[in-house]
Amino acid sequence: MPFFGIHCSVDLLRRRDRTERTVGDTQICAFELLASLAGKLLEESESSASSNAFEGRNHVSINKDVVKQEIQYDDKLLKTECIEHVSCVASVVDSDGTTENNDNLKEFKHSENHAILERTLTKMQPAYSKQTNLDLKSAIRKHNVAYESFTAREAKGLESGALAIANNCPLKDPLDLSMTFLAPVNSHRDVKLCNKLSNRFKASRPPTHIEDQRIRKLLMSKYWKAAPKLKDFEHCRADGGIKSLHRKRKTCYNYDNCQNDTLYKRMKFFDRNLIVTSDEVIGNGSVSNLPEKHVRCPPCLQVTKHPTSLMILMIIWMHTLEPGPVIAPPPLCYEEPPLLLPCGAAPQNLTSSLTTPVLYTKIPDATADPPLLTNSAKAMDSNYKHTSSQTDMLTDQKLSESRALVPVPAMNVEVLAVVPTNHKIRKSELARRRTRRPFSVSEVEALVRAVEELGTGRWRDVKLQAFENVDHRTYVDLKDKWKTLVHRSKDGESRYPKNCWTGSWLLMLTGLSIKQNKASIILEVGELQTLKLTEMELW
DNA sequence: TTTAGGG
DNA sequence: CCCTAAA
Repeated sequence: MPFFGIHCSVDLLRRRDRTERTVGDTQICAFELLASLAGKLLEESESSASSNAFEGRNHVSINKDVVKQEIQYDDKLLKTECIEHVSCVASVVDSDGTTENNDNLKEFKHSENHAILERTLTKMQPAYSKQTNLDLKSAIRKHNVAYESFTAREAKGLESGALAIANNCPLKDPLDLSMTFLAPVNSHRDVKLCNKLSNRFKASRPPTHIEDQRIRKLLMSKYWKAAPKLKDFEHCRADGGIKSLHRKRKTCYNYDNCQNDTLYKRMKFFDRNLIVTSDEVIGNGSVSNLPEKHVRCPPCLQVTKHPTSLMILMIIWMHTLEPGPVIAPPPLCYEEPPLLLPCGAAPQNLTSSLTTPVLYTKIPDATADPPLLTNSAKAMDSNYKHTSSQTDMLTDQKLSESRALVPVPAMNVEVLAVVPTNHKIRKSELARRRTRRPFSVSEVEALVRAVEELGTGRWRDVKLQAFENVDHRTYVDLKDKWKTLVHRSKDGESRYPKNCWTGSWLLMLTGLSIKQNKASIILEVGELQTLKLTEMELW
């Protein structure tokens, strides 16, 4: 199942635009905007873009899955162009949302948009001339459709993105910008096979030749190519995706499916409710009776400056967890420690701790200062150590010297005092698998930031940068966590890519990032139905 | 040891 | 998380 890069998509869009208009106006609008975006990028990059992208439409079937276009802008141009691109992206998202009977939820007062725009530009004043701001403003207004229909979140994403650009510095999290638009949109027409587009993390990395190679390699690797496997694809088509998805999930979660199936369902449930274009909403035929909580960000999101979509995912995942019954602590002394915790015990302990507001407020670094990655991880690490099971304490002698940032009940000290230094226990502890210690939000955040900065494949560096003093997180753990995060985002109801359908074709805007004066856009085109050679030749 | 990937 | 091949 071939996927086509930006060149192809531009071609497709333009040709379709000329030849047929069988889809709705809204979709046309979306495509036109997207085409203009892609075309603009294409035109500007044609002179310099590497030729390893598309060379001819006859070669589509053997080309790479994804072509990443990266265009170098000079400072000023970037400021204008990026805003334009953002507007474009937003418009695509919104237009599609409109077709999903979503007008009510999408309504965000023009005046508010305007206020945000003005505020953004005002904040940019110190850094740039009025003329620059005027350019920006006109650029944004050029895409008035998008501008007018921004949601609050989208507009704020634009604001933060524009500010970052204005300050001539890389976005704290470049993905924030794109994901701000992309994340909250889902579609009942989503197809699981599209979920392989997890390369958003790659999008923010410095675009070098080596990086391209790495990206390409990754895209060809198992992570990214899961969906296009013909077999899976056929399952998708035959069973509406259920079979394939189930099998994938089963594979991914075979280890701890006793919990994760439940977690997955909960996450899915929450997701369906949070995302306003979900099946459920549409199925009800009305959005007016949607409880407010369904469209409100979890309160925990308010404590971070730039929650990445991944963070959001994890937060949603944990707060959607029911606290569950309080598990009585085991006896302080026993001859043999339990070999296994009750299923879900440790995670529930942890997550119920995380949902306790007082714990959040007592972890300053984890909430107020995300850039202090190691400290964040440390804080959560300490937090974890004081809220985890006693079985865990038995195995972790370093607990006594833990860097506590939360008040430690005196009992814990006593507990430690009575921990028997029984070699037999130690041995059995070593023999069994480690206690499962779910990653906290801060840890995930630290991991994501580190990987964004260092890239995958450098887990030792990731460990040293973000988890140096977190002894129980090995670089293998981090690698594994990243793997699960990628899988989760892939299987997790496809919340990232915004897909547009037209006829039997599927256009996916999978990423937009701006970092270090370079803009990257990733588009993919893949077939929704069986690709016919004749269709392909028409291009 | 570190990376990568299956279990 | 575990295990291990491969680098």
